[in-house]
Amino acid sequence: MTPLNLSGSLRRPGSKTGPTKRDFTTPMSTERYNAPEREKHWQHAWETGRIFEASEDESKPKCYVLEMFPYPSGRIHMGHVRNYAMGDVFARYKRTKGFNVLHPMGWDAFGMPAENAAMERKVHPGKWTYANIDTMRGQLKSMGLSLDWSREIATCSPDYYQHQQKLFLDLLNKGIAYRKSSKVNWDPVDHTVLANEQVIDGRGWRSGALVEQRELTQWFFKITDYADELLRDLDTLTNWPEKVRLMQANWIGRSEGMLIRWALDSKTAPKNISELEVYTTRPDTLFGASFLAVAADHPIARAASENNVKLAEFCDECRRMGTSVAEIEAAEKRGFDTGIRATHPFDPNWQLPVYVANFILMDYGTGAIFGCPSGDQRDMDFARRYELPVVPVILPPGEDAATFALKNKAYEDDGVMMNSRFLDGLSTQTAFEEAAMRLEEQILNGKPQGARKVNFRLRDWGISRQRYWGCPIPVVHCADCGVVPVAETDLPITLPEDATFDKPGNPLDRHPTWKHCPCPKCAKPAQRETDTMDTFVDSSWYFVRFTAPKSQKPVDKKAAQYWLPVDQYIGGIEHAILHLLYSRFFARAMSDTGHLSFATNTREPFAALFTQGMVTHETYLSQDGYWLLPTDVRFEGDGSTRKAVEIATGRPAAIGSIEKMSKSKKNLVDPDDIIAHYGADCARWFMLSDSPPERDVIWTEAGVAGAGRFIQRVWRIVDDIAEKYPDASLKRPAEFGADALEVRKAAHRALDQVGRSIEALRFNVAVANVHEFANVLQSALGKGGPDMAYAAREAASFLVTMIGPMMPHLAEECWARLGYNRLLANEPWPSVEAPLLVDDQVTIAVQVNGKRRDELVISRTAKTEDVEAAALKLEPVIRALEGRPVKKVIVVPQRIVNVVG
RNA sequence: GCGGACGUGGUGGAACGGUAGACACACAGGACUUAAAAUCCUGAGUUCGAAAGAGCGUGUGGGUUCGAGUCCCACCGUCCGCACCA
Repeated sequence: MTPLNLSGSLRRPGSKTGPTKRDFTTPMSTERYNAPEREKHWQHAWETGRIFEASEDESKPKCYVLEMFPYPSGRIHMGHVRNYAMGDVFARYKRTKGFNVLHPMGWDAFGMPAENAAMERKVHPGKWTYANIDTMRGQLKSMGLSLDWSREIATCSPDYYQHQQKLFLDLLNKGIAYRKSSKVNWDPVDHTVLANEQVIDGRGWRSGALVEQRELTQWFFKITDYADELLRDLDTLTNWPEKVRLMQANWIGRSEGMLIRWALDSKTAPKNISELEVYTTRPDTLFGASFLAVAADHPIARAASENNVKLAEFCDECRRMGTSVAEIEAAEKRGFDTGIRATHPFDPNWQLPVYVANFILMDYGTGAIFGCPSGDQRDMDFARRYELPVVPVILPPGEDAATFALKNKAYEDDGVMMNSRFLDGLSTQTAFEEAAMRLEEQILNGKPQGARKVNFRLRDWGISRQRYWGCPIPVVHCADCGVVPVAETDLPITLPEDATFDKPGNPLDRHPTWKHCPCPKCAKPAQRETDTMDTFVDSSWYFVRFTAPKSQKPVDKKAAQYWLPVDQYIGGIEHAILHLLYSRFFARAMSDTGHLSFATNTREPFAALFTQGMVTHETYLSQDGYWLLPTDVRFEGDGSTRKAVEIATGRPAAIGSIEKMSKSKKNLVDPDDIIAHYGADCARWFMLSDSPPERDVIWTEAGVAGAGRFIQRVWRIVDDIAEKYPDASLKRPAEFGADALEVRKAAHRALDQVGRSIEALRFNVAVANVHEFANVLQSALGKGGPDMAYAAREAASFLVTMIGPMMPHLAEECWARLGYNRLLANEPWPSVEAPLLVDDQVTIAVQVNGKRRDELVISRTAKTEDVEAAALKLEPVIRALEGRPVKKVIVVPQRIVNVVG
């Protein structure tokens, strides 16, 4: 191992720079801690020591800590700083607790921005991406993260995506990847298809363009085959935020219902169509049915349109209806009577009209419903508009059947069945079962008329993208053989270097030679698939690849079994559905194709998830209406008189709302500037302070400056102690005086609290614990006798240990200053002496009728009667009782006394 | 519309049902300094009071409890997710 240069501390015992006589009660001039300079030193020491490189060490418990890897957009931003600071605190802390920690980093390196850059600046997407990676790697290194850089991966490298192509071939072979023609979301700006998850409010998640519907043949992953498992296993993710689990559950959208086939009256039905299948979750309300409705694209609608011009027009109108929220909300519930009549399943003499309705979705259920106006608001609105019957079938609890009536508000909850013949008097649930049972037994056209069916809202994941900068889909289209997978020996299918980006459309498709190849099966001329994979595929298994990033196979199963699942995953809430659902699916699909098996009884990739809040900042608007960078303004006054002035013009600028840092609002702070000025530790410390990690944090200059002051303060405290008590190998005295004991108690208590806080990812509380301890330690300095030497050095080393995960450079510097010629990064978290955590004397509050009147200092082990007696003697208690007799005294040992009188 | 989260000083926020406001930022006063910065000390929820002390205080209104920021119900407000899902 390379010898470490640990002698770089600012000061050493015997250094000439400080005064020889120290008085700890008065301030003294101390050399300031030069963060930017010392941080480089320690980063170098860690790197040459290769101490963050992980290997499968069976002698220790493993801990896989992962933060969502960044897209190499060019520069890191404050959101990255916060995310990676949090992950690093946890990773470093776990190291001190004896875990074998894997903490890797890589690049989500495929994607549109690189292609946009190619179009705008005529740089190849690969060149642009790798240049960005180099810049950002340097920035991340300057943060002093405990990352294993030997495992770095970039998804745009064939070293990575060739394995993804192998995974694809196996998914294809297993039927999990398949091709179908369907309506897809088309992003007219990015010229590509989007998955449902990637359409937000009717717009593309990246481009913001209004998404159009197009009919295209595309590649899909059969995530719906896993819908049930993905939903069910959410319950096992007890260390995930409740919110994320709920969002995924809603997105998967499981509903239990029935498929019911309705016989169509042959006199009215289109040729060769004798029945209509609907999906319903409420077979119990069948007697409240007053119409059936189908989507405009439903085969019955199409058939009926053939000789009905008006109906055809109506269907066209429905198809043209926009997909944006505004349009959907504005659209009224409208329908068109096809003239077709259907027979009620429980009454051959009851016929219902079949409408085409604009609110029925072809791709949910069967694209057809029966409408029960009394039990569904949407059906109610429709019925009122077309004057269809409204028959109440559910009597709400507490209502009288004789008087119960519905106006224009449907009753959608449970109750007791009414107007429902054989179902009358049953509960909603029993009626469901009864109706379902009868429909299952009833035969229509040789088959049971009803079948129970679980339905999901989740759709299959469309992964085809008509773009260049993505993982090529390894198949060939042959005129004779159809879709033929590329032979594994021919992988990787790499992207051509000489693509052009001067016009919109798919550069792979228009490349003169790339797509031409012989058919792998028959060797005749054929064409490669020119679509590439959605970049979310890349990020769906990168955490697996990190466990053996240089493996010749996609996954080294032994390494994956050792490391997976990820013990703590940290990232943004914005991936609650997309990335986190896809990754959960992929873990299962990879295990079903034999690539992955977990050591424990789970198929979940991320055992614990934490979603951190965003970084926000004030916004500044110039008089001319353009946004200003924080560095473009200076401030005058404070509090309510605080005003911003545009530096360049000297004119006042408006201080706007606090918002997420964004390029468009220019409320940005560059991490490089902060690190160069205050140091990485300062940026990290501030990011961890004050705001709970799951909430947004407001970046303020004052806050950073405060963090910077605290760094100097820690340095001074440690420096003072090292100066006064330079002996690093002191023996523990047998006895401690009161002052030393107090310091020791504070130190052990703080160590305990900080450890617990970090363990629970409550970094703001950990920071407060450290502050509190620093206050105690500082005010205790200078007191005490010879026993203080040990206590103070112990306290100082505890202080250094507990800031270690959060401000690792400062901690190393302090550690060296204390004279330990070792890297703190390799030191264990000290063990707490439990007896020091409990006090002999406790202060307990004394209440009278629940109101605090005084407090009592009493032995921790005092008997209840003694506590009660002492409390009743207190003068404020007697006064508060105002002579009333004491009815009862509640004593909670070591906590509180409540006198009831 | 449906689902969910959250409402605590000037600010960010602490608080196993048990002394609300820890800790920090900002502020004010003082010490040091020729001065500033830095540092150190002190103060501070609010009302009344010179003080001791007392009243009121965790969005609003109820409830459970010896005791509620915390649990339950209703309402108001803010934010987030989904959105014709049958």
